[in-house]
This record gives sequence, C-alpha cells and structure tokens, in this order.
Amino acid sequence: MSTSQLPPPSNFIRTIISEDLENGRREQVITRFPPEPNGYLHIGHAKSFSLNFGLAEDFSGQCHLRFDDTNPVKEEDEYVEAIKEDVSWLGFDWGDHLYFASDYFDQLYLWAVQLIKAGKAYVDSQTVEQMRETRGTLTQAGVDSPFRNRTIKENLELFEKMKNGDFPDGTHILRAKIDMSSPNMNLRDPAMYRILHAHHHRTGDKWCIYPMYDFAHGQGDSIEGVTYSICTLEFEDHRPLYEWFIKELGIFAPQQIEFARLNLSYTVMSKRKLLQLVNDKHVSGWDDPRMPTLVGMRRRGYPPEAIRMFCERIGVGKGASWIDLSVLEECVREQLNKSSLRRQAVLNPLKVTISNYPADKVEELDAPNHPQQPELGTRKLPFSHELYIDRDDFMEEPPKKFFRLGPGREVRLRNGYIIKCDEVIKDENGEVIELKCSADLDTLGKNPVGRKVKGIIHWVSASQAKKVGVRLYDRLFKEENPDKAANYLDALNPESVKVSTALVEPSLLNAEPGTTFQFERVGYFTVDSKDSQPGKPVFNRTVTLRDTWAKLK
RNA sequence: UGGGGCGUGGCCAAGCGGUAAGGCACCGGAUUUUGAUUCCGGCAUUCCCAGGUUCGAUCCCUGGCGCCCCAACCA
Repeated sequence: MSTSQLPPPSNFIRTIISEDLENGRREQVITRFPPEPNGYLHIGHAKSFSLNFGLAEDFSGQCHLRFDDTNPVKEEDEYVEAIKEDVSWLGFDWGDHLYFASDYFDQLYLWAVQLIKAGKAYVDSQTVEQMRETRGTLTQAGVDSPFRNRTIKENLELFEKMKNGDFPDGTHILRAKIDMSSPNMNLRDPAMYRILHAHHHRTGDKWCIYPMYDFAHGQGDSIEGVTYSICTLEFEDHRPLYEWFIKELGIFAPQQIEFARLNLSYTVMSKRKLLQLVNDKHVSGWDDPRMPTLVGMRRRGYPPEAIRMFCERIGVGKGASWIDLSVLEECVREQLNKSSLRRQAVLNPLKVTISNYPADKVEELDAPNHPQQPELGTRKLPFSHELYIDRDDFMEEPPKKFFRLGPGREVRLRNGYIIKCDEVIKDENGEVIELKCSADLDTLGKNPVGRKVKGIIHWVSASQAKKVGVRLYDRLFKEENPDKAANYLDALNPESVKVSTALVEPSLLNAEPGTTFQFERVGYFTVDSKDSQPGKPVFNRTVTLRDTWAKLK
C-alpha cells in the first residue's frame, strides 16, 4: 500500500526490474531485507526495507525478512524481536518468509567442503597480522600464503578439525583461492570461515566455526530464490565475490544491485556510535525520542506513515546524498496535521484577568477537535475570568508586524472572545506578571463589526488548567554533519531536550499513551508511552508547527 | 598513486540522441477564530569543465576536474 496517491516515483532499480520482466530475464520479483540482529533499526534501515518491501509490492512479488546472524559475538534475540516489531510498525509484512542465515549453516558447510574439493578453497594458518601483511595494499599486490598450496586432502582434514573444535580461535581460517594480486581487495583470497568458540543465539553451541558475510549472504539469497539482492553502495566491490561463489557453486544466481545509503543532517547513523550514545548515557536508551532509531521515533510520536512518506520522497540513487532533517520533520507535520486532535496548552504562562467577567462564573465553550474535519467533533473548553496565555504572545513594545497582545491592543482568544489589554502589571523588578484585560462579550463565534482583529492566541482557564510534564526535544546534534567534528560527541546539542511543564486544558489529563495532539499554535505533542501514569501524562514534543513569524523575526 | 562508483536548480530526483518531469525548500497572492492548514501563481535558455561526433547531446566519444567507497578472522 502506497502512502501517496501518486504512482511510485521512477528510479534506476525499478527500471532494471521492469526491463528484466519485459524481456523475460526474470519472471518474478523476490527481494529481501537482511539486517544483522546486533542493534536497533534506524531511519537508514527504513529507507532500505521500504525500498525492498515496496518493490515487492509494486511488482506483486515477495520480500523476505532474513536475519544475517553469522557473527554470534554481536547478535542477540532481543534485537531480532525489536527488528520484527519495527518492520511491522511501518506496515510491512514478510508473511511466511522469515529466515535466518543460521538456518543455512549446514548447507554452507557442505558448500565449503565442495569448494575445498574443487581446489577453490584452502585452510590458512597464518596469524591475523601475517595475513594483513601478505594481503598487500591498495596499490600493491599481495603475496600468496605459504599454506596456499596445501593438498585437498590436508585442507579437508584441517577444515573438519576446525569444525570439530580441535583448534582455538584465530589459529586457522578457511579462505577462497582466488587471486592475491587482484586490484579488488575482496578477491585477494577472502576469508570464508573463521573459528569462533561462541554461543550463537539460535544454534547454541552446535558450531565453533562461522561463515563470513561474503560466504553466507549470496548463498542465502540463492537458497531463497531472491531475484534482486539490493544493498548499499559499499558492497559494490563485493559483487564480484558474490558472483564468484554463486558461479563456483553452480547455484541460482540472484542479481545484486547497490544504492546509496541515507545520510541525514544533524544525525549519526552508525550502529557503533548509536550504541555509544546509549552506553555512555548521552541519551536514555535506544528508544530515547531524540534517537534516529525507529523505536525512538515511535516514542517521539513520528507516525509510521510519515516515515514511509519520507522514504518515498527522498528517492533512491547512487550518489552520496545528504537529506536535511527538516524534510523528515515536514513529513511528520504533514501526517500529523491530518490526524491529530487540536488542544490548547500554555508552555510559558502569563496571567490574564478578564476584569469584566464575573469572578464566580465558568463557561463551557465548544471547541472543534479539528478545524478541517468537523466529523471529529468538539470538546468543552472551560473559560473564566482568570486565564493564562503564553508570554511570547505579549509584547510591551510590539514591533509593527506583531499582531498579538500589547498595551491597548485587541486580540482573539482562540475558540473564545476578543479581549483588550487595559493594564500591564509588573513586579518590583519591572517584570510583567499579569495583564488586566476586558472581553468583548459579543464576539463569541462571530466577528465584531467595524473593526478587524487579526491576532489569535491560545490560552487556558487558570482554575481548570492542569499542569503536566513536557519534554521539548530538539535535534540531538548541533552540527549539520556530526562526523566532521574531531569527535562526534563534541557535536552533541546541549539543548536537545528541555524538561518543563505546561498548563493544559483538562480533557488532556486522561490522554492515552502514544496518542498525539496538536497544541494549537505550538506544535505536536505525544503522550510518552514509558513515563506517563494514568491521569498523569507526560508529553513529548514531536515537532513544532511551522512558524513563519519566527522566521520573520 | 590500484580498483569500484558518482557528478542535473538550495536539497532530493526523473530523463538514456529530439530540444530540462516531479517532490521538498524558497518567493508572491487568496482563504483562514492556529502568523498552522488549504488553494492559486512564480521558480534551470540549461544538465561539473573542455573538446569531438551529429541536422540536433544532459544523454554517445575523448580528455580533464571534483566527490564517495575498498587494505576486519564485522556486516
């Protein structure tokens, strides 16, 4: 299901697939999303799996979810479950096609033996350091390992012993016998299997040798009948190796296609760094609302449709591109504008007394839940002689383009009356602490004749307003590209969150965790799913509203 | 300096020899009890540069220039 009415935008991958289908080179489209379960998914992964699942949907094919769990020391079940949840959250469905690279360990082992028998693989007994030295450099050919010409029999025996656990980690390794002088480093006898006496999250202690990515990925694709193995650009140099294994093994050949990974400004995307942010407590966890993880965005209040829209909007190419964070935020606004109920909340209160309104009177005003969607109904908004407005909406000496409240000025109370500021009360320090106003009681639901009041401000009734916790989030990093700083941690935005309170209309007190409201004229706020208590919600600011006035200033 | 990629407006991105889609941003203007939303209009004589082929080139060729990736028993 596409999030937009428009046909999916054309891109080079779609073009390749369409052509293959037309000329009969392929008959169906099978893609796959192959995360390693060693961390939480982030927005960059969303780009990848939206592409893979999207392509499968568009061409009536199938997209598999396959966990690339070939490195047991980094992988955990916790991540497997989290990843499944995130993919589902965005609305994608892998059906019965849930796989693990570890499902193929037996087959992979057999294939390794097959290559040894064919003289295409050998057991190397050099140390890591020796291998590094003999591999050569980017401009210098490598040299053959002294173990390169072991007999097939010897290799078979050694590999079997590796499997049986006769050797400690790091003592031997199975390598493909390709070309130590290849200009492509990946072809200089790449590692196929390493010894790792480690417990695997799924296969337990069955194995003490594990296949490398390069020896597992293409074969996994092949076994599953994946027709298009779509990955990021850094694997371009691996493609010849991917194809080499497929060819030598004589198995079904998927096509690997590479696209540019997502770069988002004011964000870091590397798992290592995200993990460090969590471990070093720069954020509260993987699901901190400032994190670029899907769990973080969910908690922040980003709707899944917005993330889908974002992925579609940014397109797919091969050039290293940088997307501005504001593009994502704009998608969030676009989505939330349609779906969020409107409420009033004051973040920075300034007391207002309506002098011509009875002190003991409380009126229940009707306010629409959504101005463009009357079918969403209305709610009651209490009004009394004592209110709070936002300090930003009053200026003692307003500039010409300011059309909010000022001494002697008139303004519309959103969903209420027009009021006029008669008197400004200050404390001993000269700070404004209260405004005395008078209301034009004939302006409820209608405009006065003979004068136009342009300004509209939000407010809450003092005695009925409820105080709630709010967290005002901003971008996690202050630098556009945190990786350009000497240390990306130096680029952290010290003001990425401000913990504060807000006075809100009473109906908000029982809001369900996870729901998002628009605090009119302020922004979108989501009831935090972790820290809210029944009757005691805590609000996360998801994103502010567009503010052309702030830009004017 | 070996190999693999990429260069289209501020940011993405179509186009694949016939005379520059679209989105976002931006700038006008209209509507509006959110300076929000919505709506209407504007926004590349030019596709990294220089030559060449062609009636015609962003698309083909040659040569430059710039940027990204690769030397884990990570993925």
